Amino acid sequence: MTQNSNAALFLEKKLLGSLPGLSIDCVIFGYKNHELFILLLQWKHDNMWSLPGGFIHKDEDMDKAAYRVLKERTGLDSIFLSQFHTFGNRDRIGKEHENSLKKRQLLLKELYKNQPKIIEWLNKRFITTGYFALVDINQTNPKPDFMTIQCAWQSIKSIPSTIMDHREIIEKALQQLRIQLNYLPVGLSLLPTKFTMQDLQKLYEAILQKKLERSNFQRKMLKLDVLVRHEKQMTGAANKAPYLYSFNQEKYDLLLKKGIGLSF
Amino acid sequence: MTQNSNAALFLEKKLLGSLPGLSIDCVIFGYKNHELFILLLQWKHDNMWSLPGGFIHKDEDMDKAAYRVLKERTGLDSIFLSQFHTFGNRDRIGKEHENSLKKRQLLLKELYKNQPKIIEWLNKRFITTGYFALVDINQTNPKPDFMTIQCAWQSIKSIPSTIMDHREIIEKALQQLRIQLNYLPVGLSLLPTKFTMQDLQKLYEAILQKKLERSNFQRKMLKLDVLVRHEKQMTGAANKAPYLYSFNQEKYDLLLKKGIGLSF
DNA sequence: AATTTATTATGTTAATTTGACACAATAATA
DNA sequence: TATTATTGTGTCAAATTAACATAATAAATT
Repeated sequence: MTQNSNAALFLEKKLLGSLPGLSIDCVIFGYKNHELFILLLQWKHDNMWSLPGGFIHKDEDMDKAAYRVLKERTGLDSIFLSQFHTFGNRDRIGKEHENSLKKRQLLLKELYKNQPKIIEWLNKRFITTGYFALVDINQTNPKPDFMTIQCAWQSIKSIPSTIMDHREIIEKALQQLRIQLNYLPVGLSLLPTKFTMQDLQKLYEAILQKKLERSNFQRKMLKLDVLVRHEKQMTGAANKAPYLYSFNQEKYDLLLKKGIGLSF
Repeated sequence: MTQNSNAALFLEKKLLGSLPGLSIDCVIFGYKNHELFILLLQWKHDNMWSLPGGFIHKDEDMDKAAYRVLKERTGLDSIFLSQFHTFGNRDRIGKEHENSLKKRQLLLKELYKNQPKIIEWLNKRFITTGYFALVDINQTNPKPDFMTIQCAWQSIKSIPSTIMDHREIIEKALQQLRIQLNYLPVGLSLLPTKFTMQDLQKLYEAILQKKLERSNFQRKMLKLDVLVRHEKQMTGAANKAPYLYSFNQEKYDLLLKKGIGLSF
């Protein structure tokens, strides 16, 4: 129980110093093996999965809070992060299975039985603002905290059961990622510094969820004049080795400001 | 003072029944004389202008609240409305000139001197979610309420002094309008049912803030296969009269779903 | 009634972009 | 040395674009 008491103490300070009724949830995108992944947490009380989230301190900018939450979960700062939607449906908590909702409420009552303020704080209706992050999956080392069993990258093709409306939040993030594609640094943020043209193409295919023609994709990308070609990469495969590329960050940033203008 | 008391009573019920620390602000776009306009309110206490805004009832979906606010101000329902950003900077209230902030606080204290709960409620830090609306300016009949002197359409080329960070909110709305242009029903929602090709072109020019070539614009628009041509319109001017067009709504909606895909 | 004026509808053309496919180059394997 | 899979580059017809040209026309002017 000591561990629980410590945890309770920690949470009390954190919660009562935050804005009530408001939270932040992060959809953290990574890219590996030509697939898009999202970083999710699995909770102790019911094994359900959730987005890494948190609260806004009373004297903290909301965007800063999002960066802090992200840092707490991935250890990374200076990540690309962008707000995409705020979810304010009255019944958004009710989209969860009743079973796990009850379990969590019991857990909370047990944990805070002598702290009605916290119980009250947590039982409120919450409105949450969604941010999406674009990270180089190899640079992350996510770790679970005391409320969660594990913290794992899940393919967007097989998202496990989530709490509340987190599934919906993920879908909206994906949709916004597609709509804003020409204004987001997906290439620079999701790929390692050096990458092949195939990596870049498969990334676009994963986001747009459609196949693109190889040679035409290469032509379009090179004409943007933001890629730098490096030495070839010997893959070990029985075929011609591909060149490596990286972004000229200045040119890329300039291009993003007015929109890449690609249409597929 | 009776009027003020009634107003205070009305507000008390409204405020204490709403979620604390959260508000909604609407950037209502209209289009007239080939220019974009925004509907703004001018306040009694300091003559500053603000976006029409409101609060979320405790049992109300946030999107519903936005529709309600809009209805209260314009009398219109079934308007195109879309959330675009949530503003959560710690000092967003501080962006206003200190002078008018003090004036408003004095006004509130006078109005609610026996209602500390309301004073407390209103003095909180607020986070606001911005929605933009696209309306046919001719269908609206905006009226000020008891807190405001007037309610007027202002050209985006000359926005008057606003309270708090409302100027910033307007800029962000315009930016999002541009980025999402290919996914928004700007033509259908901002124009009257029947319009000329010039109307449509000037609308795009107002949003994109650049000139477009007339004959090429016409060709691109017609090829989308969403416009219906009607009889000609005799303008009274000494020149050839233009055709009128309207949207085939079904086709237009279908097109919007996957994005119009126009690039200028 | 003929002429002028401003604006619209439509046409033309060269340059550019696109989609679809072809083919040679090449790193490892058989 | 031949085979294999994948890459870099080329080709080419079709589509699209930007820029400009021309004809149509509603009202005003003469």
